[in-house]
Amino acid sequence: MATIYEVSKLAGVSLATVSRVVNKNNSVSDKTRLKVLKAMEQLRYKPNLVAKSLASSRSDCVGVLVSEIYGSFYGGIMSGVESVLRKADKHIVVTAGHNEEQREKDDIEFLISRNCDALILHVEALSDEYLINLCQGKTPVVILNRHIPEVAEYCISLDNELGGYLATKYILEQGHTNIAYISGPKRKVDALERLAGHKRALNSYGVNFDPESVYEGNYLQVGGSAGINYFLENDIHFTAVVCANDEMATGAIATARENGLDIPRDVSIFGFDNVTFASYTYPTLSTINYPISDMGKMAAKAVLKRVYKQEDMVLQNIFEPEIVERNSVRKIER
Amino acid sequence: MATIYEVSKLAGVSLATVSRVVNKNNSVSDKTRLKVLKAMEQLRYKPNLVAKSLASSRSDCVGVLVSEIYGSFYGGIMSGVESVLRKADKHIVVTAGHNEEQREKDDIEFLISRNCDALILHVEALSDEYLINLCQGKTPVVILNRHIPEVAEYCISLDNELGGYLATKYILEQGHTNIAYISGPKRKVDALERLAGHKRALNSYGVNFDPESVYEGNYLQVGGSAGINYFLENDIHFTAVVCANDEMATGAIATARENGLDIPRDVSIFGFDNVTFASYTYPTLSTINYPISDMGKMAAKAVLKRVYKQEDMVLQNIFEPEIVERNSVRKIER
DNA sequence: AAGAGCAATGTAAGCCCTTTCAAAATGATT
DNA sequence: AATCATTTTGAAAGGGCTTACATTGCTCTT
Repeated sequence: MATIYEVSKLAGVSLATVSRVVNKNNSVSDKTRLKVLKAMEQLRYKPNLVAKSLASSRSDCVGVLVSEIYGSFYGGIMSGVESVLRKADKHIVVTAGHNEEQREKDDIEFLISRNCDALILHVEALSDEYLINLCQGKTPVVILNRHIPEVAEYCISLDNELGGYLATKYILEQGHTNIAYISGPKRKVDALERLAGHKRALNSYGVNFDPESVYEGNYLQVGGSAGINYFLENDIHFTAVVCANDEMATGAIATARENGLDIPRDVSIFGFDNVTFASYTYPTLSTINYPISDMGKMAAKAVLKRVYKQEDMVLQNIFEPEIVERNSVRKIER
Repeated sequence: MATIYEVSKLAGVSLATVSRVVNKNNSVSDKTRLKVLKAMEQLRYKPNLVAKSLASSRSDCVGVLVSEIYGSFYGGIMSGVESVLRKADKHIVVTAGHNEEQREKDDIEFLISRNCDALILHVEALSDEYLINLCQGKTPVVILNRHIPEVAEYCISLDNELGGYLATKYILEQGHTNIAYISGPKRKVDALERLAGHKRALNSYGVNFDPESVYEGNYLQVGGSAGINYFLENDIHFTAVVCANDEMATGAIATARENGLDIPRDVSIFGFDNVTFASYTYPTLSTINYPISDMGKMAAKAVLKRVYKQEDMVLQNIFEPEIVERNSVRKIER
């Protein structure tokens, strides 16, 4: 690989001049620029980005830390981020923390020590405190999917409570009053928030909330199945089941059907997240849209604004969920 | 950030010695090692990986170029690669080429100039010639999902023809003889291979192949819909439709149903790829498993062997597809 | 006790760029 | 033609690390 030095020699100019040409610094005369460009071409010169990064302590790379690489949720984050950064000629370095505290820490250190210009984090195991502290550091940080008041300006999150509210409100407006709820694990903040929204909706429509008709699932398909089984075994009366995510909703659909219930005739099912396969299920799943890809894009925009000084970016820290109507809910006429 | 220099000063040793300790080079006495470790801890020293990479022209990073970041296919590649490399303490740098030749080239150059120790590529726009040439270069390359005879040892691919064969063979063995086929775009090699397998199966079972009952789709859901409509409008007789991928299969299922056909009673549908949502459809989709994640893992293993000298890796260049039986195919008794 | 052999450590020259500051060239102005 | 302002260029000092080679200090022979 040709180095900048060889280019400078061939072009008969100094290193500094070549560097200026490469970096489109305009205080180079056209004549010299041409000479240099020719030499670059001739030698097929490609700047060594590592050396560049060391010398300039910038890298044109943004570190992205997600819990998993697989799945439409994380895929949405990554591709959202990438699509925006790409247009600004920035690249991403991806790592997966797998919800393990040590790993998430290691990954952050890795990304920082690789001179990433900024970090976009989707982490679950790290404490608020750690993140607040991290935000004080030299490397700018954007925190996805988490709302930490002390560093709210760097957080991009969904209003989960509102989502939970909208979901149940929608079901109520379709005439249902016996509404079961399959929640996410209660140690997860978003699960609690969604459940809180559910309760608020019931309350504001004057429907009594019965703790018995809430099942704590695990956000996986089997959780939805287990939920349905639990409701049936315990003779909980329901015409609709609101699930805290789509995955569980598909489990619920399958298990309800296995028990001879038609969806949506006998039971309406409602999801949350609007993952890709929500439109592949049968019946297609009504759900709450989680604009995760947009949120990823927003995270990238925040970086462009803060780090790369693209001032024209308009930022939004809290996203609002929306109803997606499909075919898994029946309207009860009265 | 503390540098190696400060550590060396605090520990009262030379730069070289600190470097040795950091890199677990064992020709350092226990006494000195301890001193150094203490100093490192005290200063919270984290090696600057960029400088390290520049000096050593290694990076412990593998570049991964995929067509898209989103989707279970690419997600499978990335997470497969990551999970294996992670265990060897290697990281990945991901870029998306979006099937554009220039972009794929740019990305490869980017990854190389960032000192990636190896590249794992899933590219579609680049020519065989370019890739063959790339393989001669200094940076080791693994090519996913493509079989190029000249550099076969660096390619990891699926036997698509066999997949196409198995799919149709399975349908034939269920007693179907009127089998329509919704193909992928014929400019794509894998689409042609799968179709070839289909033909071979028909042939070996003595069933006549009728070009009329092949529809060229686009690998998207709408392609499947269009295929069904085409067959119906042209009075093509079929009791089963083999689709060249799952996405089109779901479109086919939906459109067949809209036309009053029950799946699998009236029409059997068979897919290809075994994407995540294949088990979420109704009926659940019988298909061919595409072990893309395993192939990603294999690519990573190839890198571990070639680049990081983990000799114990057993490599496999060609993967075999397998039938996944679910509920979208009816057995015809005679 | 002197030398061989080896392990532990240090010295210093890179790796390939950027960037500051000073010097040189150019052009404008009188 | 002399002066000054301005643009263009170059020299050189890093950026933080690795590593070949040299040196030091041991232990072990004989």
